[in-house]
Amino acid sequence: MDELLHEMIRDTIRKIPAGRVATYGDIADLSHAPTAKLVGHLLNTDHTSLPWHRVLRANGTCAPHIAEEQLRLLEEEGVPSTNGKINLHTYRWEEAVKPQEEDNTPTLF
DNA sequence: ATAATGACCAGGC
DNA sequence: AGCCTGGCCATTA
Repeated sequence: MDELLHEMIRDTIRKIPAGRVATYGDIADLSHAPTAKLVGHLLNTDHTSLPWHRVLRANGTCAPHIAEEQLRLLEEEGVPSTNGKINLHTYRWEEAVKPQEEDNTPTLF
């Protein structure tokens, strides 16, 4: 397996600041990973020394089996949740959203 | 090699 | 709002 890729993913997750969250897709994109699923798989196999609780699903919810623990840890960091959902619009890691969306097309009609 | 599963995502109904 | 389907990649049987 690609240990290098694993390291990049883990490094990206480590960069998530406290009080913020990121989605699996964001991590996949920032860490140059092919898909979000690989990120989840990595966390499933090896989540040691990682702020795994700052990684959420795209809709702002967390994985079912860890939800309780995750919500508790996030709340301790200052990230409240309503009905098991986090407000990504407010707490999403800024760096994860930054990617350059190509400017408005100059070839506009 | 195929099939199934998983801490996923987006679209359709 | 919920539920289903297909796509995605890696691992396992």
